[in-house]
Amino acid sequence: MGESRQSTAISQNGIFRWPRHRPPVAAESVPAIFWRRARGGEVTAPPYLCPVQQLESSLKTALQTAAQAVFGLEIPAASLTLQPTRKEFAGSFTLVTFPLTKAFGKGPEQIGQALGEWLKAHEPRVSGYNVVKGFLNLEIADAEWLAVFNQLRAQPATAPMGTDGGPQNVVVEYSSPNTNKPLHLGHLRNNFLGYSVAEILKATGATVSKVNLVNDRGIHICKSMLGYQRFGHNETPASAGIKGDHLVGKYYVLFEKHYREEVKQLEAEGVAADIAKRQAPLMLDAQQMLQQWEAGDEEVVALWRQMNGWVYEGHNATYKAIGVDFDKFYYESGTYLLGKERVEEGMNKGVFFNKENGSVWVDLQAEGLDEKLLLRGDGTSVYITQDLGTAELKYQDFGYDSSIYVIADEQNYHMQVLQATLKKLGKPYADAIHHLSYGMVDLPTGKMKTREGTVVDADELVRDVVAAAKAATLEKGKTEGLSDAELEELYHMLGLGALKYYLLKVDPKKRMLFNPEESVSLEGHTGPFIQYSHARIAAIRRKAAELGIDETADWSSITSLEGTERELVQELARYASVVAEAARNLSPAVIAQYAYDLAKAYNRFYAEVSIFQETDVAKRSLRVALSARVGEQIKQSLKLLGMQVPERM
RNA sequence: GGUUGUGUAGCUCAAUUGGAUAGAGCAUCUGACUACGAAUCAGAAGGUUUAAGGUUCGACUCCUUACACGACCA
Repeated sequence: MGESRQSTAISQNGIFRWPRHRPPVAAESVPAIFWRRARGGEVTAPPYLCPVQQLESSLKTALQTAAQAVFGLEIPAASLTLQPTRKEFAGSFTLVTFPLTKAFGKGPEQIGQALGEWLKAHEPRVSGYNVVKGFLNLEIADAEWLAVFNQLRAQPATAPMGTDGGPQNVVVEYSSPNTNKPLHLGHLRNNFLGYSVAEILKATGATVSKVNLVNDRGIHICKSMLGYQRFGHNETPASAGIKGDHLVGKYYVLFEKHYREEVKQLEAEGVAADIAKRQAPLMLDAQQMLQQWEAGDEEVVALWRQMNGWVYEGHNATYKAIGVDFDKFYYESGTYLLGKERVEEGMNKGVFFNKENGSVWVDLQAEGLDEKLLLRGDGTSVYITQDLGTAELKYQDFGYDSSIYVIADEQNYHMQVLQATLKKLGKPYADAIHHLSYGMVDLPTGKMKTREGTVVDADELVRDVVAAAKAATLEKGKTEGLSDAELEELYHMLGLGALKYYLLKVDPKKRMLFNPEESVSLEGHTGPFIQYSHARIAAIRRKAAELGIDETADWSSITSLEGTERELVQELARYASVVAEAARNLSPAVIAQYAYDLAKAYNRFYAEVSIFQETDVAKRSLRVALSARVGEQIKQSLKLLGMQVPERM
């Protein structure tokens, strides 16, 4: 089995036919970028331009002036994009001059030379330039970088970055488990993504609500209930000594096992496979139980309550352990009736239609999709029925301008159907729906499958990574003076950091491979690498405080920076644009990469320059201040990923 | 059959959204702890970006076709 929120609608009419003709998908399908659509393209001015953005925009103005002065021409806005200069060349910003050759009637080098020369002479921030082919590299005076760092420090690392045309009131739905089994690896990617995306959007200044839609009803829930009824002997989590969700999951597996035996038996008796699957006694009983549940049968509902209660207890313990939370829970059992009302609404509006057996459908062929079942002939709901209700309920509760669904990419089609159906209903929030579609997690052995026992259990995995972190810390940690409780907290922080970083560093939309050995690794491109850098910085700050070094000393005597210092300032300064990019793309991976780059730049700096051996007071002070700021931004970046940082490790 | 996603070093992932000599980590090899923390740093080696065309000053990125793997539509 894959994710939760797995479609439970397996066979809807039993007869399958390929559509005869399918119109092409409408041209303006899904925009690649998440921002813009949420607010209809309306752009609000960001509350604050970060120092590099200011520097960049003044350089652009200067470039325009230069072009006027030298060529008497304007640089078209599209060609006036500065990009960071590649490491192997001198300079900080690069203008690509190839696009200007036609309009200016000169060669790319010639244009670069002329503009560079003019800037060097007239623009004090530009200390030098070089031209390589069609690339004009502008060197920025170190005094300017110091000024940038000073401005940066005036803002706390936690200050909101501005929504800049993005949504301002967002609901993020994530996790959304089934209540018939414990959470697994797939849920972890989902949970970490959902939590992190919410944090990233908050960092832009948006109001974000995290919600969890619990899939607590349906045939799969009845399966675990039936399994328990038959084979459970009134066992409880307490009597069995296992977590509630694992207990319930055990009976779900047991049901499947006996069910498959029944099917095999029937097939041996000569019954066709698909009929055997439908006619096996256990399946019939499960379906009967579902009907009893919908009819409100007291005994069934009581069992449902009890078992779901166990699962919630178990899931909540897992949520707590992995550090995710929710502002609101929705339950499918509480929204599917509302969904049926939406179906009725669509019938009244004439946008849905009946088939002979009384089932309700929507025709989405004009949207490039199929006809889609919304309600079965017997009036029971299908998976999408409750989604219609939940969307409405969420809108009533939050009045969002963007509603994000964190769901695996196997449900891309389903989400398109949902959005198209809501549009047919004329819902104002239909356009605000955004599916954050992420790839599934594969194992070295292939796809996770419940039936084949290849599922990686979330609780077990957390235990393993924490154990690995503990072993490493015992071996090489510097944890003198920490209490036992603090040590446990540290192991947990590091183990979970490794796991979260491992799952979040990959572009969400890509399918990823989970390698158990790499996931507990603490070296190289990992969470603990970054956490280690923070612990190092913490040690520097402790020592600086002991020595009474003033971080705010006068740096005006400093005229030049070391290469690694300049690199650090530049790295620090791009933070705001990194957060914006992560928000635009709904991609924690962007933050993860940044945090790694920053830590890497710091470690280089740390190895190359000495802080406390430095005799120049101003320089020593600057280095401590740089360290402190890096520490704060590492902390803040990792917070956006749901990770914490240690003071020592 | 259709729709859709993916394909980059031995492996796992990047590439500022069309820019320079495609970058990191792991694994392999070499060097750096009597210096502020070696969970670190410096270096070597590793590439026909699945293939073939096309678009242009320039293509991992866009277009066409093919191939491989996955997901979905019943």
